[in-house]
Amino acid sequence: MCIAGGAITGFSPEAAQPKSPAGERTPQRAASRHVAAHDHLYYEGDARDCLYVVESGWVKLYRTLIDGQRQIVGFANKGSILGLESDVEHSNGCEAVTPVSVRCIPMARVTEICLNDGKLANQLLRQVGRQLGAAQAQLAAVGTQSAEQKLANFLLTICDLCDDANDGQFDMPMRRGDMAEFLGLRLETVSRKMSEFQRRGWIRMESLYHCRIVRRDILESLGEGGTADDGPILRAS
Amino acid sequence: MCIAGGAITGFSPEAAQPKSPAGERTPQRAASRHVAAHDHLYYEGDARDCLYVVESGWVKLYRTLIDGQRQIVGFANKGSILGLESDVEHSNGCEAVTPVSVRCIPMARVTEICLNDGKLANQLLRQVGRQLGAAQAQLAAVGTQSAEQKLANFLLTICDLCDDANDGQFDMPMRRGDMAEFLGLRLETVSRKMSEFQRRGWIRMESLYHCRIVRRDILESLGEGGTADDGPILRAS
DNA sequence: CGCGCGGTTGATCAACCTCAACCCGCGTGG
DNA sequence: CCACGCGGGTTGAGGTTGATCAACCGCGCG
Repeated sequence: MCIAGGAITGFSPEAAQPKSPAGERTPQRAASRHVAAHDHLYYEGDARDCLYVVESGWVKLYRTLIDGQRQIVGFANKGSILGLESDVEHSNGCEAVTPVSVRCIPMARVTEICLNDGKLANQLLRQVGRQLGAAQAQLAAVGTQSAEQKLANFLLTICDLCDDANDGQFDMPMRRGDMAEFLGLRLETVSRKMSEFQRRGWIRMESLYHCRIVRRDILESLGEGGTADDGPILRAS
Repeated sequence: MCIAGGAITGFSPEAAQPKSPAGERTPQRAASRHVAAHDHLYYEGDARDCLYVVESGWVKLYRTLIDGQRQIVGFANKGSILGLESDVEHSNGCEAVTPVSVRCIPMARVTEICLNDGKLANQLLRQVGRQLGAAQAQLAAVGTQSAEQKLANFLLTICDLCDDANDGQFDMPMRRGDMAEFLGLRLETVSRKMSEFQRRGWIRMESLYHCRIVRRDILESLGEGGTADDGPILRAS
């Protein structure tokens, strides 16, 4: 789902001189940074002078194509490392979906890690590997699945990723448009399908950003491409 | 385009005991392996006991979804490293498109590299990063572009990747179906669009698997989302 | 010769997009 | 206080793209 889990440990706060990467919000001393919801952590094309480890909150990573279309290539929360896909410039933009705090790791320190701390380097390599796998999985989903399948799988993934409240209820902090850009759909389509899922009783939206999965079984079969056997449409229009 | 270029150097033939990973074609002594076109290098779910570096030929990497649909997540040729996205099992299948030769690097050696050779570890990390970036780019393409854009960009990318014959002619060893599975289309759609490109004079198929780009400018503008100004349709039906 | 594989082409159809109206909650300013 | 606008979401009508189903072609091969 391109929603890479898998925390990485070992980047202790020590070391990592602030280094103040060009502008805005110089970190205190422990190279940590907070950004408000809908603010950018960095833009496409910005110099990549450090990697970030998400400590709390959700961010979205996206690309803008030449014609202005956008694709969200991943959401990330606690434990994810940001910036590994880039070389000297960030090839993704990164925007906070919720309030977010991240730890900065100057690139100099990263190469230093590779040179000296093999254990950590190996761990880092596995993290990128996981991200690559996640990206490929999402590619497969976007390339082959129907709107219904995409949405069903998306809801299930987000649900499973929110370790809090695990009885099928969860916060889904992204907007409809974000989901659409992630799934390769239009926001109207997402909205329609969400409504449909709810009408049929598969899910229940307690609020716009809080969802409860009622019929996980059906969503799962739907996500796998099975037909949902056209369960009853509650209060059919 | 998920067609990761960027050769990696430094994996010299020495070391790397054959180790003969379960069955078929035990490599000579220098941990090198040859596979015929349309044979598999490995399948989804196979144990990942080594990484491979492509020495010559083209392979395709794909995933199969639960409902049997397939998505090609990347093509790879000379210099690419295969298997980095996986953990203990290969999460992609890998099939030779043309005859292929690869060099095997036992996983033990990979971790050893991380522990001892920081220089190489760093290089490895960058390779995965590139692959991740490529996967994200492809995700963006599949998620947002029209069939026409996808195909135009695809042709251009393949062309640029074939360092041989660089005057717009190139071998395109994959089948129509492969392109379709890569671009998130159906093979009929690919076929139709290819025919259309040719009718309009943008490209010329010398043979089924050899293409010459005639109007690179138009393909480029098309790929960026611009309309091709509806150039003349040669021999309109 | 017949068959199978890969590709092309045509007709039809449905999924999804597009455009547009509308709703609701909220913050702002008169 | 209310009017207003705005952002985000929902819903509807209609159009287009690309999928589906099916026929057909050319070629290589047993």
